[in-house]
Amino acid sequence: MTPQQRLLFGGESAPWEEDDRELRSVAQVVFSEAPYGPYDYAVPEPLRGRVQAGKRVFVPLGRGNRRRTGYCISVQSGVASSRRLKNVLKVVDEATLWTPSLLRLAQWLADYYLCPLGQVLETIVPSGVRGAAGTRMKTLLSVPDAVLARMAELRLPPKQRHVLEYLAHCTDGLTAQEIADRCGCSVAPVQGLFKKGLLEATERRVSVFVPEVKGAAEHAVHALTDAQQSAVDAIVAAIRGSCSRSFLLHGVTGSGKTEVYIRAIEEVERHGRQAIVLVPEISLTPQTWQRFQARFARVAVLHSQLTPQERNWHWQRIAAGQVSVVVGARSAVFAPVPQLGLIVIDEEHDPSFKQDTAPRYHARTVAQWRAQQADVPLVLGSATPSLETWQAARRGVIERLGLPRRVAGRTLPEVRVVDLRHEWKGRGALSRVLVTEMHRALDAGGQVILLLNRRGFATYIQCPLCGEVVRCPHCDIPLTHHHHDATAKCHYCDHEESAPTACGACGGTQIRYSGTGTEKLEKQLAACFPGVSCLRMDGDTMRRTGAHEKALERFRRGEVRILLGTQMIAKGLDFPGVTLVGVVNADIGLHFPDFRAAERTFQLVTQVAGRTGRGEAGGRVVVQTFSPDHPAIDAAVRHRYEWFVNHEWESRRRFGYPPASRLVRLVVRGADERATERAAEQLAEAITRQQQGVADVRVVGPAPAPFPKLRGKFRFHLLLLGPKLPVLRRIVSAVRDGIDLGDAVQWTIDVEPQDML
DNA sequence: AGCACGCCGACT
DNA sequence: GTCGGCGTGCTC
Repeated sequence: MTPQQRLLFGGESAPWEEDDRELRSVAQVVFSEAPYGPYDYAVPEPLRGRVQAGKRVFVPLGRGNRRRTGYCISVQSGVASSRRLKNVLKVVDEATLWTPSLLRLAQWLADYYLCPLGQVLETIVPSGVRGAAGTRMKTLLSVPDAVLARMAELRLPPKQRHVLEYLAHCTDGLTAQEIADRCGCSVAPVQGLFKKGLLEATERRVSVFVPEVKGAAEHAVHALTDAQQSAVDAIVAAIRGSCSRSFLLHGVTGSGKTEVYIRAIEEVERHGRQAIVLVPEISLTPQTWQRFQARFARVAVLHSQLTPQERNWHWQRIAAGQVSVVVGARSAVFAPVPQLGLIVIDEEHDPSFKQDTAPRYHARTVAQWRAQQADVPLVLGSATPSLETWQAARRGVIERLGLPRRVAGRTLPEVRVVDLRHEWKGRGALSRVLVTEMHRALDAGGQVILLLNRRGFATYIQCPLCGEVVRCPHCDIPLTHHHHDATAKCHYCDHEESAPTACGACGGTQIRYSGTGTEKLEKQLAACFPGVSCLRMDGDTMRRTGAHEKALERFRRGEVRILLGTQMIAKGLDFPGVTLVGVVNADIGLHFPDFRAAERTFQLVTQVAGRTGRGEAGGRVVVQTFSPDHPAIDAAVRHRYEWFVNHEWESRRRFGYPPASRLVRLVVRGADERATERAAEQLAEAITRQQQGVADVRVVGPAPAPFPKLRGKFRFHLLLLGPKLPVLRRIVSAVRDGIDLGDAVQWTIDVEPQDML
């Protein structure tokens, strides 16, 4: 019986059928691997009450009754049914891991992103929490009340007497060893008391994790600007009115968005509720969360670098209502706060808010749903809002709060464009203009940030005799040369080989390493600015945990004068000493075969430009480009956000791309190119058949994906576009349930993909 | 995903 | 007759 049918018949069976049916308790269970379920299991008498929605259970599955851990998503007691059901074997969790509201969230996510519920549940409660990392089962001893009452009458040896007296004053139970340590004796007297029945033992899971205590940085509190004040007023009004309004806090770089979040969260805290603050993974630096730590006594931090123990410790504190602010990356949107009061998403446009494995959720979309369910406001902050958010603001779905000026009367930096087509070689990748500006900034005591969005030394390796380019055997993408370890690496998989000395095709020995990555730029800087301390930040140098933190600290202290790096230096950094930002090549990424390429480039250039001019000394920006007239670059250089989004919207509308329409992408992968293509065609036929009679749905493809081969797998994709997402989802979900593409290929569904590579 | 069932051809 | 090939379908 479906839940709908159960509702229809009120869960009762007709009286004449009652006889051969028994009343029992039925648990609905899902799995994280196929078959996903849900399946019904009977709850045997001894487990009544302990089997609950939101706990894990151990159940038999299949003809062989293989034992599997499943997730109980609901329990119905007193169900009359004659269907044969297997029994739940065991309850894994004492306490529920998923609250009813998290279960509702999970079900919604599973439906929205067409992902099995079991996988969603595992995403919402991380494995460290499920495995209770950092805790142990311990036997705790305490004095029973009955013993407490007749303690004076007891005749005991002196050590046992001492232990008992000590324990009588303890509020919590202790382990035998702890008691022995505190009473300065061995465990023998404790055992003696226990044998006499004077102590009672309880099994309890206790934390053995000791959190590292971190000092919070001092942070000066400034008076709000008028614009900040009205933004705070609007958000606070929504908090007080328990209103699920969404706000776009559209503030230029350096306009004090964080201070607005903090004031809003202070209001949330006054109501005894909790706030969730999401920031891009990359900008979740100590600098970011220390700022919250300085202003709030009870902050939890969640990010990918945490150990399972740390994660569990924070999670438990959050669930217990012991923190008022959760600062974290994408997955913190699932933080189990007991009384949600506000969600903030800083740098709302950032692509890291979309998860690229199942469930392929976007934290912004999840946050919108959660905020609405809880009747609390959502604040999306950005200097360069995504087209999605901008469009929602234009339609009035989101209220726009503008911070058009920087704080403390500072102005946006002046941007100078260097047209690389005419103004070429100064020193390597640096034009003469940029070198001159760098000298000027450094001579005046300023610091410099250089953005080059490519790691490695040389971006391609070519034989000048036959033209052969060294490519990845698994991805067919040109390999990048890494000088420090003399390797050629693929940036799309983990393939690595030693840098060739001779051409693999013709044997020529004049191999040319061309194109500039951060590693080569670092060398050029050392030659060009001898004696000036320079630091490179990219995926290669920042691999170790804490490296990021240390590097930024050195830059902050002024030990480092030039900071160069990939996009990880473009986001959120706030260093008043920076007076010059150089964009070494603004075109990287601009010609990516993705409909968001222009938007990404606009955001990156605007964001990095915003890293300068944050102090008294002002700031300048130099942007080097081969396409100074490209709308994304021209608009970023002139600080013309409105113009850019209007222009970009026109093009999305013309080509029918998001947010002008909704998009679902299907990707078919397989080791055999022909078989993969055939499977993709088969999928396309099924989609087209399913789509018959549905207006307003456009099917594009199948076509090779923009990166047609990755990690040894050929990739074909298929796009479904249309004005209504539920319609697209319905088509895909029907096809998914009725198709078998065989085991030579795998296929994935990406609802509202963030990129199409 | 795993595992049984079933409906074909090659063997003791 | 029956052993085993793997195609098909089910798992509460």
